[in-house]
Amino acid sequence: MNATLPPHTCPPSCGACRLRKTGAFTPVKPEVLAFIEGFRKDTMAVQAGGALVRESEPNAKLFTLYSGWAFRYKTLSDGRRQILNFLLPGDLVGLQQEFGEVSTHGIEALTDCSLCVFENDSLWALFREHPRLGYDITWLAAHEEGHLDENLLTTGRRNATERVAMLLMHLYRRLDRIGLVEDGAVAFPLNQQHIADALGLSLVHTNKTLRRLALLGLHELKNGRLRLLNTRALARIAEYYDTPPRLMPLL
Amino acid sequence: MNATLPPHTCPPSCGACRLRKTGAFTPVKPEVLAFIEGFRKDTMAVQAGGALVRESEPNAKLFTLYSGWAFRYKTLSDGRRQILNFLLPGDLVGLQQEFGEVSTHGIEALTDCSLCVFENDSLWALFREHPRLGYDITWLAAHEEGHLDENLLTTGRRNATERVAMLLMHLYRRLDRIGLVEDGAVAFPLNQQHIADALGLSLVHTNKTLRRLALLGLHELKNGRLRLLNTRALARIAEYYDTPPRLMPLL
DNA sequence: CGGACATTTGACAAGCTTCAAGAGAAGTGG
DNA sequence: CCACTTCTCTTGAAGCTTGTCAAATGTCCG
Repeated sequence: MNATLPPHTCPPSCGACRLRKTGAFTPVKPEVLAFIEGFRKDTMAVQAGGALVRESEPNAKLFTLYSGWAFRYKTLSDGRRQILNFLLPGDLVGLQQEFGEVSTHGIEALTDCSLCVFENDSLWALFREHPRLGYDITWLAAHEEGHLDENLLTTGRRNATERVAMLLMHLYRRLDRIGLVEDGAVAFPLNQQHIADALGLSLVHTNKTLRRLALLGLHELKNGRLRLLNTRALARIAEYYDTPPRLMPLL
Repeated sequence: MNATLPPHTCPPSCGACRLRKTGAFTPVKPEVLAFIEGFRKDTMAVQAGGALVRESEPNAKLFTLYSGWAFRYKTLSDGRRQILNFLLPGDLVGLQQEFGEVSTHGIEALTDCSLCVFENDSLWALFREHPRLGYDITWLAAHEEGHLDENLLTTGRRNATERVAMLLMHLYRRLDRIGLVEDGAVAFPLNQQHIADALGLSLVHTNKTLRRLALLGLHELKNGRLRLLNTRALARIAEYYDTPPRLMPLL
């Protein structure tokens, strides 16, 4: 039966986790892996466009995105939407909700997604029984905060060209880390409305900016795949200084 | 000798902590308080305008802001600056740095500040010995992330008027929680450049927007104090939905 | 082929930034 | 106590980046 599963669903055992084989995550001892597998209460699949968390949902689940893309967002009453950050495989999601945070944000699947869902109420037990994992979770929270800092600088102080360059560089690098670059290109499921909403720009202006960068030969975006053709120029425009890859915890 | 200390320096014992008497923070048992006091390695004072953390500092300290205001910021090479968030008494600061995050951000004192400084390397020990405090720290990280989400929505999708209304409301509410409202007004040490940098606006446009809101009778800002004169209108403009006050952990 | 949706372009409007300069306020030194 | 400097706030004017409106083109799919 296993042979009939879609290629990217969560494996039944964490020992078979594709992500742990990428070398992007900190290795864990077998007993810790077993604990994590016990902490995982379910796996789940969500179709592209579906909601992982609804914007007003009070007690959402905690989960790790195993495959696919998603994004966190907030909206204003008249429909203006801001994408807060993109979620890629390996990201732990829902900490804020878990902690009863008021800040309502929704999470939507950008592609078909597979998730490892964790027990709603046992986070505290995890901290008690495996402080190391608790520490790791805090690390992840701090790391995501770093992404938000960068996004805030982008929407607050960069112009349209710099914003687009930043987005392309940032996503490409993150995908590279987890082994999703193939033949110098990555799957890129965002449409221009997503990019606009992430960067705080209008759709039309996003299109024109994207077009300009492509004409300058800085990137190529077709058939749902992104290729960076002039990384140096993009990095200079965005003032994107590469962060030395470091291992991240994975739950 | 104690009598000569400035009124807002950190007391020698956490038992005398002003913040814990505000009712804004979760009460802790005496033994936990003793542990926290042991975890605290030093106290520190920084003058207004001084740097709590320099923007490129590799291994900054972890600390709690005891009194005064500060702000986290990032800058681009040509000087454009984005203020990421404001730090008020009770805020735990430096988690990102502690975790060796690359994201360089500076922290600057807006007023004279007093800090409780924690041991640089013992955060892991804290998680191991007092998982509950580890859990609390994660809560704080998630909470700060909620503020960043809100700021991102603000700079990305709100117009100038909405941004200013948001800032005034948000800061006022936070100050109210920790008992810093006096006679319906709060100390407000930001100048217009700070507001502009926090909201992603130019100084001039910030001034004009602020002026317009004041003329409409929504707020009053003089002698370094802020008074909200029409909270309902400000809340409506900003779409600021009050979050029921909840107790926060305090280290 | 028709319908739904994403991308692309042009034209125009508007919000915001930049430039410039004056008015207050606050601190400094003679 | 008063010039002098410095900093912040304020205001007007002009220009540019970005947003809005409208419509054509392309693409996918039933």
